[in-house]
Amino acid sequence: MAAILTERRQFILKLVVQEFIETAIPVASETLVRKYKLRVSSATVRNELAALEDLGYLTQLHISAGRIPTDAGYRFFVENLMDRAPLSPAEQRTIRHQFYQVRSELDQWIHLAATVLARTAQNASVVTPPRSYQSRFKHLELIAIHDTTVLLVLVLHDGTVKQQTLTLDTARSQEDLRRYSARINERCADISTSQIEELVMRDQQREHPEFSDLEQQVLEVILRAMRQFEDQINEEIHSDGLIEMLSQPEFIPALIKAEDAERAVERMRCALEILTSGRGLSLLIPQALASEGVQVVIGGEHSEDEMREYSVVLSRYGVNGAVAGVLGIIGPTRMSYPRSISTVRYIASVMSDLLRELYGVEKRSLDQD
Amino acid sequence: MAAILTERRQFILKLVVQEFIETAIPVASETLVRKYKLRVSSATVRNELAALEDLGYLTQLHISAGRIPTDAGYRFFVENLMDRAPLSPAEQRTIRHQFYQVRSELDQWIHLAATVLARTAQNASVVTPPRSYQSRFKHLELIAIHDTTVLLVLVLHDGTVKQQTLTLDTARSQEDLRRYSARINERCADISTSQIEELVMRDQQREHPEFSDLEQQVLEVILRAMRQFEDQINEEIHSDGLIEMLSQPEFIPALIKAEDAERAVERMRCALEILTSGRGLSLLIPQALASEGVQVVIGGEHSEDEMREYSVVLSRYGVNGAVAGVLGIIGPTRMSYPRSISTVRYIASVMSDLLRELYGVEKRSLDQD
DNA sequence: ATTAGCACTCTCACGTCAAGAGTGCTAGTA
DNA sequence: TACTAGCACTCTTGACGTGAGAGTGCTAAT
Repeated sequence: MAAILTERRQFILKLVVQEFIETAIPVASETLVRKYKLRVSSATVRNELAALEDLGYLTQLHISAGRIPTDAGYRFFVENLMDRAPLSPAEQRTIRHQFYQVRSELDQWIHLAATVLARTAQNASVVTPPRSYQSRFKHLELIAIHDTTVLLVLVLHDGTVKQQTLTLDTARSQEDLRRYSARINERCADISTSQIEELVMRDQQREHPEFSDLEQQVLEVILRAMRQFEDQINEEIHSDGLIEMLSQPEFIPALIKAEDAERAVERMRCALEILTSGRGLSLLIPQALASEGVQVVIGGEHSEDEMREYSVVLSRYGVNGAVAGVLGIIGPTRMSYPRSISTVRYIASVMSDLLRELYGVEKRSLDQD
Repeated sequence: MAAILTERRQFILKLVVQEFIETAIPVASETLVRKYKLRVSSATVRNELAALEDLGYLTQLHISAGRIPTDAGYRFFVENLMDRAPLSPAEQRTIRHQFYQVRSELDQWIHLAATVLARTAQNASVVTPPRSYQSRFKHLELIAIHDTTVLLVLVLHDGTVKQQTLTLDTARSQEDLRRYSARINERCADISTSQIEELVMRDQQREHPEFSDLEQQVLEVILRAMRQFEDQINEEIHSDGLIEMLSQPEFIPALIKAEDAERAVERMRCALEILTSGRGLSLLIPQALASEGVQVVIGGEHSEDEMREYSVVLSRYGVNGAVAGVLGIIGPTRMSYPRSISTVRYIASVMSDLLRELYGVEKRSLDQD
């Protein structure tokens, strides 16, 4: 039996993957014939299944169990076999409506995106906030709290707000602070970290520096905050829907009798670890940020070993040349790839449209596929 | 055998609670005699245990198992029997050092507090940000993003920063926006929500209102944000250390053979639910905010039924008359109350000192007990 | 190429059984 | 009266065995 991937074998592979994604039960030859009304006998299907196993697309947990897809099987399914599964118009409407309701609260967007992703795909979600690839100074505000303590509020070009406290050598009035911030705001309007650096440097070398000691102190804090920001850019991962993921049969011992219940507990702990530590994800974010379209990483394809049982579906979102972030789904390798991909694609497009609106670029169509 | 709580019975109760907290194994009469070198036989201890069971302080899972404390047992232990367990000087030093490092980054404080609480008490932690009981306007900034889109940054008296976007009818220059915000900042400096409300009302009733349409629109947004803030004040719960809690034996089937492994899974899911939904906690927060000292709620004492297996140790922190928040530990009823209480008390005092420093009140001693 | 038939393997649920842990009770002692 | 030794009793736990059922792989026939 030569191991050739015939048309029929591809069809059977597709059925096996779909069936397993749906039921989480290893699929048997008999089941396929019955459920999909195949015109051949179960014995024939068995031969084909054996061939698909030889080809590395299927495997079985033990000799008298049905087949489950390997990572390669899922991969082939995603690339070649999968049917598109666009969100229903009703779902699209609901989602758009939810985003419409919080459109003016910038910091709610990520929360909402994470929640909606998780609920729609029934798995955990990850979202990074929209950031410009290079932070530019937008605005500074100095607010006297008391005596020598000052609250410094820094607004960056992409809308990020950062707050710090600052202790001065001598007390200054709010009026003084206003003057300082006004000058810095004027000098630094819309310039990048490195340009501020240069500005400070040049000024210090003059005989009569333009900036006072206090202003230099403030600029130093700003620079540090901005640099810190650029370093952190990929690490700020917001996540939601752990519960949704843990409601998948993989984590419910009663539904997955084939194994020890302790495995399920261990798996839950591992999932929690992945989502809170961010290891294994932080590697994928920059990659997704640099790519177009939806990225899928399946099980063993991950570089991190603890991700071996999980797949990730990611997409970039944002406005070209202005800001960009990443959002996606993480779940067991047996996740519904069609649905996850559609969900990620749709929500990325909604977020992008919102951002385009905010940044004044013309709106694209929201309707999917 | 009259059910009287003699001195000796109290002592034995204390031993049982300590032993069970330490090992998570139901404690047997024999074990007590051996481990604590009691001068009486196991039979005598058995009689005392039976009496303590009659009194409602102990129970057993099944007839041939050791005793475990009831909620009432834990309660009596916490109120009357428990030894103090202050954090070691080394631990105190480490914690102070960690807070010192992020002292200027206000938004890091809560994160750090949650992390440190969780790691020190080996359970999950909850922290609400420090808020003043009534929000007062501090500062407004309007930043032109493009055309008619404006970013509104609102700073409240307690250092909270809130950002919103705003769409105007007609485009305004940044200079215009500066003038508007300057006037509002001047008029509204340091006043409360209701005072702003009044101000706006009075102004609208004049023949020639002082505030322009745009300014009124902005004030409306500010008011809404501030009101929303006051409503949310108890719901903004930050949490950490779920992993620490799930490392407790209660959640590890291998260590708690007495039950089905599926129970452990169900319990993990419930714990996750509690921490993410915030139900059952949100009731306790205002209560803790209104009390002095450390509050302990044990198992069935909770009003929420899903909290029956968990205990919570909470304390208020903050500066009297200025800002206050709540922090605490949540874990299985078999948590180390002495350690949790010390940890909560210590971190509350560190946070309070930090805030006092920020608000310019003299510092109290940091050392515990 | 397909299929009917069958032996084979492995899981799963159930029952049994013996060992062990811990108790409660009784009777006896200081 | 307070304590204790001893023992019967209960219940868990783990090991083992067994039979039913699921699903496969192979062979021989079409």
